[in-house]
Amino acid sequence: LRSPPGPPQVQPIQPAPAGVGTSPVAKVSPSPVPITCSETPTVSQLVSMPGNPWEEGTLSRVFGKRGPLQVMSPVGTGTPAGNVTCGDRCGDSATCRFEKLDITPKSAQKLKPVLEKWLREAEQRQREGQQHLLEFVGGEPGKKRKRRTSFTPQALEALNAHFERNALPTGAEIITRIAQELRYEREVVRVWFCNRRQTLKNTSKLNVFHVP
Amino acid sequence: LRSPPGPPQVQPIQPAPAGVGTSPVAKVSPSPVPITCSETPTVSQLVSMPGNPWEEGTLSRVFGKRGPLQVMSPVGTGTPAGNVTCGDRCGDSATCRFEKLDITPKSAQKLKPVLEKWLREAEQRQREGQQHLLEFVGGEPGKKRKRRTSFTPQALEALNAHFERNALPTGAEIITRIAQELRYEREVVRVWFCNRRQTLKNTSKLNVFHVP
DNA sequence: AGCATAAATAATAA
DNA sequence: TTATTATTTATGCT
Repeated sequence: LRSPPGPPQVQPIQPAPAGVGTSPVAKVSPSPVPITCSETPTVSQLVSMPGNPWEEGTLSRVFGKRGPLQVMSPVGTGTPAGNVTCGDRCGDSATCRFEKLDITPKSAQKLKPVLEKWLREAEQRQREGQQHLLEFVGGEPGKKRKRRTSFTPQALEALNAHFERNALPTGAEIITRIAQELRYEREVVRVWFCNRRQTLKNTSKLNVFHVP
Repeated sequence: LRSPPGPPQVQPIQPAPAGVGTSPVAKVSPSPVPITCSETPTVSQLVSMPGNPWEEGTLSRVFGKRGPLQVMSPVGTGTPAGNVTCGDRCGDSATCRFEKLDITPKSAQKLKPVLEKWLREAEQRQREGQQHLLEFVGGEPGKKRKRRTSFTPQALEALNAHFERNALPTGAEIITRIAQELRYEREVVRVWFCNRRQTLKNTSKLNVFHVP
């Protein structure tokens, strides 16, 4: 979000220009838009709209239909991108995607109540004449997604070797042994086998089809 | 599939114009295209292409890359769209998606052998000079997998709350009540509890084989 | 700026 | 129930 020249209050979150990984939230809005006065729907308007589109589409789709969406965001705090967090989102690229609103319908759905809460409180503060709005920090901190593990080439080689011998290591026992051998968590190994079978199936040439 | 006016043979299935829900297949082909003579690849050509794109992308992606695909479809039978079925695909929206070729890679994969079979037989018939080609009806009609339901965050919150109080709601009664409360199918709720217990077990470190 | 694939989870099978 | 599959989500990497 860019910073406005005037006395900053709130600023719309807009899709980031396709530029580099700079956070739009960290920027100063050029023209501050009061929450209650805008051409494009505010979050509250949008949210209270019948047949709420948040249920079905991504924010980007909403954008496409309705023009820039006025998702209010605190301004003047100079909040760095890193402080804009939502639920279990973490990591640079995730944050970047969030800020570009390049998110899936599911994410939009998860996001919705968070934004609503934020908006309610922000409007409240504005009514009270407060200058500093809330930071936008959403989601319950509790449930973080497991960090994507990266297997070493050696481990992958070993896993594939195991897989070739037996693509379906039955039960906890065998998987546990492999996990111990490779020093990875059992669950991680289990999931690896699942995914391996999956991709194999998806790419397999089982459809031996040749036109004569 | 509707019948064309001219001496019908085959007509290409093309992506629907972005308009209303009319089936493109249902339209009258202005110039019937013989199976063996076309500018765009036929199914057999496509299928025998090196690095067969059917394995990786949706048909729509194929379209995007290659222009209209000549997937031959019987004409002159007056077959309504509802009779164009493939595997578990049925129902208006599914048919519509199918005809628009707005299908997933998985579906394309399933579709492939069916189309291939159809094409083989159609070509055979044409060689024999038959006018009436086959209807395109594929797949086993029986088994359709339930659509994956997506719980709203609110529902999930409620479910988790219930789960925390009682992870094993005995019998149909309690589950039914929860289902009614949350406006989801009873079966869906039951399965949710099953899976919840399961993942809890999977992620728990109380593994017999492992020292935490 | 996409891809490959790890992780999450709904559905099904055994 | 437990095991596994099918589908979706999302992240680490270039």
